[in-house]
Amino acid sequence: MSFASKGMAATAQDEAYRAILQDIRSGRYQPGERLIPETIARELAMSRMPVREAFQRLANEGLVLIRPNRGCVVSGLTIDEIYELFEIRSVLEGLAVRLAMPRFDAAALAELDDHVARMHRAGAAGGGDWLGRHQEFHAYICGLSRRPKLIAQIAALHIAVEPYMRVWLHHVAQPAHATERQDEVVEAIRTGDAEHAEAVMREHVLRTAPRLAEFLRKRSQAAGASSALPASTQP
Amino acid sequence: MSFASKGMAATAQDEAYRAILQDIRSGRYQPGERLIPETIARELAMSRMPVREAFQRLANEGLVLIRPNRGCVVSGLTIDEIYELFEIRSVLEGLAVRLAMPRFDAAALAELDDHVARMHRAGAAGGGDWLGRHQEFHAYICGLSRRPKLIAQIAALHIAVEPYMRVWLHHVAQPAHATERQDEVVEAIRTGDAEHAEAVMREHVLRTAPRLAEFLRKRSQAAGASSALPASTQP
DNA sequence: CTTTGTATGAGTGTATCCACTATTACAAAG
DNA sequence: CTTTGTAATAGTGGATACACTCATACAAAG
Repeated sequence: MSFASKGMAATAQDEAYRAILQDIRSGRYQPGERLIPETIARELAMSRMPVREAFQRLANEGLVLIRPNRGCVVSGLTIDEIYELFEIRSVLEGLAVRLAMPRFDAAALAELDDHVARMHRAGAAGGGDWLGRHQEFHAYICGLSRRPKLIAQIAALHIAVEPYMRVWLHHVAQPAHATERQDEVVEAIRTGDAEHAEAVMREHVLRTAPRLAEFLRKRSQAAGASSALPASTQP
Repeated sequence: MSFASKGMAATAQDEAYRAILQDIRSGRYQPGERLIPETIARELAMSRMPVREAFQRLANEGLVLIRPNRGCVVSGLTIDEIYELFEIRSVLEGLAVRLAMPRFDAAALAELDDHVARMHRAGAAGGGDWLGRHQEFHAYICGLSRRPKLIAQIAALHIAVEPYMRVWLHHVAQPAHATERQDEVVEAIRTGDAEHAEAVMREHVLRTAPRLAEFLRKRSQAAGASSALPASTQP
């Protein structure tokens, strides 16, 4: 399941974490929405405490904002912040491909092609699967770098922008899978030139940022002050 | 105070977080050491709970490892992990200088020189201050990028390796401030070429990794199994 | 002497409870 | 009708209490 961690929840706190994370990623809890521990605790049949600690974790990953004595809200990202996340992701994923290059043998390249094919199928089918396949494609490349912390950081960045990507892909006429040129990335990897692959990956990641930003800008001014899903919650 | 966050703790949990973080950074709690909530809670005159939540935060930043039902230990980094952190830091700080370049006017350059001078003074004095001044130097450059999340991530990386840097600087004959060539970075910034500055910063950050690694490797084999400060705790 | 079982204690995870803060609704004054 | 003060309520942070898990020590059996 792309960048999501596998395994069963060993503890109640972990269960709460996964449940809330899922609901944020899927868009059920929207940016700006307030999360009430008691409510969620009831839903999951546990006490407030593990939920509180799950909030902590989410706050550290930037998905949620806890203001002392003022509760926990799903942290909306400003357009500037989204740009920033893409910038960071570009250099980190650039580093990841570069480090992964020595491991791209014939088998790995074949698997990479597989991922691209799966993406295109999902894109053609039109379901919401494309985003997941796309993350898997990136996760596969990053995984070959064999750098656990690097992989974790990149995963966190993917998750942070996922809700926005989701609404974008849902609303936009020209879907991303038509214009996203993953072939260029695969091509660059095939050349075997690590520096080149890094540069191409950077470009590739950065390319989506302005398009997503433009969409969000348009939508936020279209919706005005009555927006149900504000692009920015923090000033 | 370099990469440390300012301000007073608004909540008990925050107080616990700062206290524990400080003790990890300073080396009072050493890698592999187990942290007992009750003990720390007594020390800080509060209950276990805010301490637990502080552990959560520290765990997310990778400074501490929580295994379910098995408590919380200061997470020692393997040499590979230290390398990885330097790799990540190199690309992130590279990005930071590149983005900061437009803001390097005469005043900023003067302040940068100030930082370098302060570093050299601290290095000559020989106290433990050099590390703090060094972090301030990097923090100043990163700060000019005006990218809050990027700055926060870099800060976290600095903190993660700080305990190791500390013992290294303490034990080594040829101190880092003699061989660290910050002048190259400043020089590169002065040229105004963003791409060049990025490349130099990457190089600069990466340069310390192998030397630190070598020191840790030597010490860990010298100390054998009886090491009081193991370089690696996770297998 | 080694191995295996058991008991005890320390430590962890969760639930409940209490005190305090913030927010809201409402009322009185202007 | 607006503004300001006040009361009520919802919600947060923290402390305590309890149940369960794990680890260690020790004893009995091989």
